[in-house]
Amino acid sequence: MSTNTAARAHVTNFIRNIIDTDLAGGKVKGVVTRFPPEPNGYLHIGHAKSICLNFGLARDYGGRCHMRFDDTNPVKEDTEYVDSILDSVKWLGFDWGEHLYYASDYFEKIYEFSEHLIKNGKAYVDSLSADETRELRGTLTEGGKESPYRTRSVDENLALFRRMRAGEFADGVHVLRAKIDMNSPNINMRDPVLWRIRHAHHHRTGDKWCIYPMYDFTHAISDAIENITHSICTLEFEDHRPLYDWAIENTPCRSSASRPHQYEFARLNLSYTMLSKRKLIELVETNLVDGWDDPRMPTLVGLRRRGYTPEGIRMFCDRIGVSKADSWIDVSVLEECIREDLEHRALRRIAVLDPLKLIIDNFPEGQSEECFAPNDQSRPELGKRIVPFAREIWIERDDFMENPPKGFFRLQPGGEVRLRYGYIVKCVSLDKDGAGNVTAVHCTYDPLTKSGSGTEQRKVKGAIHWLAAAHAQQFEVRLYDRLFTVEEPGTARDYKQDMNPHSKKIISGYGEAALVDAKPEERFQFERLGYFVADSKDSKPGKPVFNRTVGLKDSWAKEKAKG
RNA sequence: UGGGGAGUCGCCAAGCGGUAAGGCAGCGGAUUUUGAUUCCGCCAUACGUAGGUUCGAUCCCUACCUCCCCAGCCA
Repeated sequence: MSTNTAARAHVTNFIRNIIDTDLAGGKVKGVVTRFPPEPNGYLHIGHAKSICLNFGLARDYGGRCHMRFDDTNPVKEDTEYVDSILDSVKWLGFDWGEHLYYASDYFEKIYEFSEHLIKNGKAYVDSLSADETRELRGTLTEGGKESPYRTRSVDENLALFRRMRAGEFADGVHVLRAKIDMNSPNINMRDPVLWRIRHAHHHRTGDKWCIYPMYDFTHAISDAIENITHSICTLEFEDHRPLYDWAIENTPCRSSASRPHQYEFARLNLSYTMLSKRKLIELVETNLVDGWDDPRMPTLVGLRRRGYTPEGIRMFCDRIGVSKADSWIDVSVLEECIREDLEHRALRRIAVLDPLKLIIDNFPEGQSEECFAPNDQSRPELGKRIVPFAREIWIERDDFMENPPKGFFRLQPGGEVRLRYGYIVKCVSLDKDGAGNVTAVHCTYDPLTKSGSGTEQRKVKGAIHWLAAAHAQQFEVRLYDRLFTVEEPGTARDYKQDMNPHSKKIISGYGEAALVDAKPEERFQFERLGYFVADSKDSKPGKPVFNRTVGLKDSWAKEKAKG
């Protein structure tokens, strides 16, 4: 976690400016942030932005970041989610130390503060139905009307509120509301609900409570209790800020002289992706994907299984910055980050995923010869391994063209190409099936051109990868692609119609023998193809399954597309 | 036509009255047994629009335009 601090030193954004000012002016003496997810789903790349922001600020300013679950709605929350959230934050590379909290641990205090509000005439028990409450709330352009229960006495409110807690009422019968201003132009200030009755089992407090506090109230108080200095959330909470301040100022919740302040930043929007928790849950529950950790999911567990690294994701978060402007980041930025990270850490291996037989006519049948391939050409210290050369080999179908366009410098009739780490071969003839499809390419090799032999004087423009047919191992390979075909799925129509029918393609490919021992989550660069990871769930000892994380940049594909 | 926000290069994003950082993408070139990587170079007389204040404005003022968020007993 100490890497890139120099590179990060110049990073600035409006939140860092606020912190700098607060620190310089003595408003705060240190930085305490928090990451407050609700345990009702799995974390996704959008949460990573928030995690990197909050934990990154704590790290860079020598403060701390609390991990806190905003678990105020028992019907949506579950320990399955808290476990995975904790695991994902840890995996991303952040550490909350001793500071793991649950808003539900504050229920008793929040309850006390609520009685305090009632005693001060700042909260009342309302007995309107949800529908009636909505009607009286008014609209965006018109003020609301006060509830007939708004004038109940302190004693009556107190008694009713205690009976609510005691479980004497059914769900929805009463609610505790803040007494603020039904005519406020800010709808959040029109006597917001503070507590509601929910006879539901809570993942942590069990059946201790049958009333649960609302987010706005709970969050502000939780921040104050934990002495959070900078409470950073997303833009949609901007007009909740007056309520956040109201809760802190009207309640004896502060344990120190200073109080937390809320700041809002723009949430992440990623093209060709969906980051709505509700929709992600739907994808999982309707089996449109294979679970939360489906490698096509933008969830942290999905990205992990896809082969993304914490470093790559953090690089992405650093790269996109933080501001208040609504913005869309193209997924290619994410993809480029993982390439950049893997480029310097993934060992190189050879695989042929769309095989075409190549026969070397002048190489003796039944023989093979050792060739050596470096584990990473840019890091010779990592050594090399043997790749056998033989008469019959597999090459990538894309690397041969019978009638190539201009600029194609791979194998073609009469042309030469280097078999990487092996010999230069020349295409002399073709085998075809009845339909005219090429079934095998015949070549001759030049014995003087062996890589590393010292006799390889000649150079040719093209170099392709290959695998001796008799030695190649077969592996299941999953070629993943974007889950959606449009930049903003679900905007023009139902997102299900925007799904990419080819987002997952399972094939059987050939790989070199060294791949047999790949351990789950081990990442490789399959030369000239892309980055692949041994699947963490379906790989078996000696029988890894590979997921394509991302392809290599392909300027030839771009060239071809231009025409 | 209520309230709260945002508009700086294709995509992000600095800038806080003194004459437009940086990243990504793109483009050109070099190197290359990955059409990858790496390396060099280029890439906003311009900051939503129109006025105004000022010696000077992306930064201040006025008006307008566009986009986003808010009427859960969700977070």
